[in-house]
Amino acid sequence: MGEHTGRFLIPQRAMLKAYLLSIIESQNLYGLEYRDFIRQEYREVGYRPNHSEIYKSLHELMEEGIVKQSKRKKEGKKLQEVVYYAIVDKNKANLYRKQVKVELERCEHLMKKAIAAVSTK
Amino acid sequence: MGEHTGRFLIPQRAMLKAYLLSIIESQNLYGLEYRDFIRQEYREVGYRPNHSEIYKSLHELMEEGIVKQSKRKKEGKKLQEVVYYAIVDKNKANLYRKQVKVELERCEHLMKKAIAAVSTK
DNA sequence: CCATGAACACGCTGTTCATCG
DNA sequence: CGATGAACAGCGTGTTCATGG
Repeated sequence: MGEHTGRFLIPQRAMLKAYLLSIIESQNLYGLEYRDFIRQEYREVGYRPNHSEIYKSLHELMEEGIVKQSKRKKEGKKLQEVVYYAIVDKNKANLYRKQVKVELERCEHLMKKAIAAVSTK
Repeated sequence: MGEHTGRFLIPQRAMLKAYLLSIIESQNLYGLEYRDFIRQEYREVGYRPNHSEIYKSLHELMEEGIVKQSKRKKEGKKLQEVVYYAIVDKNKANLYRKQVKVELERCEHLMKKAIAAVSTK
């Protein structure tokens, strides 16, 4: 990930990729369902990613050899092709999640400091 | 500030502007000194803003009528012109800081959720 | 060389457009 | 119309350039 010093906050894409990895491990969803799931989960913090970011995140994870497009099958009732994903390199996946976590913690720390600095006494 | 729903994280500029306001209140610094001060304060979280962002933040605060360029004077030993700032509208300043604080807290919340989601069990 | 600005360039991300069932 | 994907456009920000003490 981009470790070029001085960066302010983590790019959305990195967070999404790591998050998608954890979702892929626990649920079987396809593209737009990931988007809706995340929107639902983060509704309270007003975060609503769009479909492009989801797709681009998934594509990058694929290019990096971390996931693969698994079942290009049709859904039960609608006869529509959808793309599911599965993890192909668990080690890479966990490593990436760990790296992003470190970066997220840095951001949390930065936010805490900023909140204190900005607060009027 | 930009409250268009769906935003991921706060823009650097907003955080800087609010932070600069609190610095201006407590210390007498000029442009590059703000930069160095912030770099020092945030060294532990690896945040190193560049001079352009500082200047642009200061200029915006000026255009918004929150601060003014006060003492365009020379420093003690070096005979160099520097630009100091002072708050001209304390109400606007505090309002802005409060708004940014709310947004920073939202980001902190988001980071917490993301850290939990990304963590491998 | 330090300080202030402005101009420029690039990367990230949101919006649109295209294709296919 | 739902789903996937790519192309396009705008904005935020980092890098460079310009001017002046």
